[in-house]
Amino acid sequence: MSRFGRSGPPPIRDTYSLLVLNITFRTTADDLFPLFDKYGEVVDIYIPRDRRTGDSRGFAFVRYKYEDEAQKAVDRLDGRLVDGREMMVQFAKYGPNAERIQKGRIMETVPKPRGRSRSRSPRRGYLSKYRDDHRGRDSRRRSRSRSGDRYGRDRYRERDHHRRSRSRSTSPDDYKRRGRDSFLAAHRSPSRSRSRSYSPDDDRKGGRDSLS
DNA sequence: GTTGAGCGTT
Repeated sequence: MSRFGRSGPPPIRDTYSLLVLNITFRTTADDLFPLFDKYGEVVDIYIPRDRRTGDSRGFAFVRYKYEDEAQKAVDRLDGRLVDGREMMVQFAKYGPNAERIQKGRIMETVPKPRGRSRSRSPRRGYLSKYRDDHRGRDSRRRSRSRSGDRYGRDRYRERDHHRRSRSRSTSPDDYKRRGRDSFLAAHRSPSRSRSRSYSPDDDRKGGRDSLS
């Protein structure tokens, strides 16, 4: 999905992608387009969003047509205050500027599928010198900002309302607690005490295709 | 409604 409504991403073989970081979560491609378009020919702008919520992830990809324009945009728009946040513009590892980079690994020569395609012997001999370029991305985690998911809420749901300890009931604290419960039960609005509501949608029978 | 290192889709 692109802002330009094309049926897919434009050919990246002639485009230079820029990675825009540190933008606000509310910034859309429409907001970035006029900024980047002033410094060059913007081919496409794409903002990855969350599959579930559809919310922005806080970064965008801007594709320029020429490298000099992209470089100028990086130099001019890097650190630009957008919506109260300084966005960081840098070259993305995608497109012609990273034509030799795939999956974080530098491909010096194009893979030529010859007759011995079965041989998957990883000859790391000549690749050892390229290890310097391999940055420490292994420890990079996809932990998003919403990494604070704690679903351990209802761990122990033990109710001791039926538990009557004769020897312990003499405690005045117990009387006070029961009195509060009684007060809460009496104060509870009857309209709110609906246990369950039958919904006809719940009785769907044909919808078996669960979209992932 | 919040958050803040990073690298992407029809």
